Amino acid sequence: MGSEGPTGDAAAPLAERLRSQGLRLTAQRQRVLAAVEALEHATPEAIGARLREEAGPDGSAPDSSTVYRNLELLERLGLVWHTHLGKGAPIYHASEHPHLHVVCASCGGIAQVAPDLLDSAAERLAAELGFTVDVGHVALSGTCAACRERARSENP
Amino acid sequence: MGSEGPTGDAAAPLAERLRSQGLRLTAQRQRVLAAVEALEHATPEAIGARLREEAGPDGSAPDSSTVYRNLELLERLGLVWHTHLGKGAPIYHASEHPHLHVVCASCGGIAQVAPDLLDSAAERLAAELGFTVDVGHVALSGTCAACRERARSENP
DNA sequence: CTCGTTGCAAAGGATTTGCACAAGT
DNA sequence: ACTTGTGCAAATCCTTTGCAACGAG
Repeated sequence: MGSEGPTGDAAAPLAERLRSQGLRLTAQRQRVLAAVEALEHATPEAIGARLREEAGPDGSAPDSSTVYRNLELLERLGLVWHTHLGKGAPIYHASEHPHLHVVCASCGGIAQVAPDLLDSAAERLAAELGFTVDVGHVALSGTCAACRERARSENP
Repeated sequence: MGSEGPTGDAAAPLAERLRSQGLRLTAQRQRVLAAVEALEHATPEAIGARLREEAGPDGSAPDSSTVYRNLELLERLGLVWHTHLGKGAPIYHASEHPHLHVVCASCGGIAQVAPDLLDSAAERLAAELGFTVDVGHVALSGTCAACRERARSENP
């Protein structure tokens, strides 16, 4: 079958995307991308921390400014996405398709949901307001089952 | 008719809610609440700015730390709500019912939508994950009609 | 060799916090 | 009077920026 199927997109090497824009492939960029993929949802800080761990006591990890710059770049290249979950902590993820995230306000837990959850809402907004929803940046907040359960038992 | 109808909730004076918790009614609290009501959606900074304007060159406005502390308090009292629109900028609003906000990522414009927009999505999440969506904190981001139009003409 | 990249350090903006004084009740 | 609330200033947190040295193509 085709060597350029739809799934090949995100799997395509970082190198090619960089090349096509006259940008350079550096070890730092590969490491940042790898970290985003490894940690499913991570803040820039968490990514920095991870890189520091990986590097070990002797090796050197990318500077935090480099992490920020590269996250921005990787997003422009379409290799990662970021979402705001609430209070100042964007999380980055590397899935191939835009996800929809739900966050528990109590425990901070994150779950991913199929993006079609909002299809009907998106259609209504498009029809009524001409507003195009960017599903990838949406995070719904609320309470997860576990926390709801706990709240109930503590607050009878 | 009952003197404690469901609509009387948000209209109930700030004073009573404070009293019932042993808290005090201060000029600052009244001003902060008034500002949130006046500015439909405002960041803590905008609220502070507004209070400074209102005070005029001679009068004194509440300190920003007081604004933050009181916004938090008013939210605990159920008189205001806050929503995160994306990058670190919480907005406060004082409507009686939770609203749903949509934000344009280009122009920053905010529109309010009826909360029932997400009813079906909320039901699905409840059924499938046991997750309770807090509609009041949800902000959908995307592109408004005007910005979409502009983007089209600039990028043919 | 040339120009994009990185690290370091310093600048910034937005909240938060500790405290002594001022103000509600 | 007693206790909560406020202003002020310092402390944080997270992110961005300027610049000289470094390294990929």
